[in-house]
Amino acid sequence: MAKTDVLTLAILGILQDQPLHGYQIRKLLGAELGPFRALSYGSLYPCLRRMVDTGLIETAGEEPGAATPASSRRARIAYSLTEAGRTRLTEELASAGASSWDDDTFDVRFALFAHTDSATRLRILEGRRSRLSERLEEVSEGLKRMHERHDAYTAELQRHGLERVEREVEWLDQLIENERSAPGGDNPGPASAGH
Amino acid sequence: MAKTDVLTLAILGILQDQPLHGYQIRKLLGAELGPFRALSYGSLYPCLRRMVDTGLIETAGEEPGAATPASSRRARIAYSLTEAGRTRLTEELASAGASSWDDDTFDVRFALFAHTDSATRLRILEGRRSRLSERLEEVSEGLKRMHERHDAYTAELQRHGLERVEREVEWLDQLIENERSAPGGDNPGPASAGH
DNA sequence: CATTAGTTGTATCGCTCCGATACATCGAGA
DNA sequence: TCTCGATGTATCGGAGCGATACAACTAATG
Repeated sequence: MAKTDVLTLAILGILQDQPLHGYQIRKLLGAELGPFRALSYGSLYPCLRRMVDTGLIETAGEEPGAATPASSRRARIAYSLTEAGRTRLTEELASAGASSWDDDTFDVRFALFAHTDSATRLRILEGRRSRLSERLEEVSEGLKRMHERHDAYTAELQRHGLERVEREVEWLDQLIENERSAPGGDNPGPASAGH
Repeated sequence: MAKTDVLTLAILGILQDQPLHGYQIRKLLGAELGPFRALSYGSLYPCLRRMVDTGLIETAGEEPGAATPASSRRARIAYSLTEAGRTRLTEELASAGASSWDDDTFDVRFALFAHTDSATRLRILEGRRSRLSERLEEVSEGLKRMHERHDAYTAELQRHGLERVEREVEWLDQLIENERSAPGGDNPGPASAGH
């Protein structure tokens, strides 16, 4: 099975509901994933081309001299999933590969949870959790050793990073608990975890 | 004034105390900035070469056939700041350019706070804070609009992202407050902000 | 004593990504 | 009308990353 990078996966995901233009893809993806992880045209268009080349998506360009005779409409290219693309997405959604809990992949996988079955959701959440646990230990140990080599600001940076990871683990615990108690539920959990 | 990218700044910072090998730079930088922001050799060595070319650092290679005659010691290259490099670092530390509060730059700038004067520290912290405030508003508004287009998981992702930013703002507020009350202090603040 | 495994160490290749930029059309409001 | 902002496609140069190769020192394990 050919491997699918994050961007490709995200595009497959957003195209499954409706065909979109490049511009719309960028905008929608930006809205879904937040202002973090901006997606630039410099990566979007090459990726779209790659996907067309490998047959995952196809273009449905609006031909210039069509309905209205005199209007030379601007080139607008709508991308839609091919059968192969839909298959690939399904495969990818069902298989929670180890990379699913990587920092940059997890967000996209999570955004696609509505299209993922409960067992896979759970596996991904737990994988991510254990990944963060490792990091937690790693950082705390580094922090302990840091007391020897002074510099309060560097230590504070580590401390804050540690806290951030701890928060994310708590968040995951909430989600996991809810997933276990309501495997079929559409809702990710109690409306608010903290605050 | 030539612009200095993040990686260059980080290397300047870590070399100011003692000369180091490429390997040690990577390791130390990794320890200071945490397991996030890994630094790969694929970017480190090219950057070191760039810095040598522009005269910011210089190499002090240990010559092979030196002290012990028969031992052909392995090539080990120690990098140290030149006068130009030290000047550049000082300039950069004094001027809190607008890019100082970018996501990927702020960490490095913060790690160098021990070598930064209080006024600049404050300006950077406040710049970062206002940057995050903008983002806060941006995300909250996106979240409000998100209720119209269902998908609980996508919304939850945004909600969690929002919370993370809120946390960071609180953290910054702590640091700013402390910086104001003790401008000369070595300590970033009360040992623990939350928990 | 020999083999193995892990750490220190330098370096490159291919690919992807990003920021900036260019160009063009359309709708709304000054 | 004229301008501004949104929509839309596209590329270029540079920088980053992951993987990988090579090499020597060092500790433990058999």
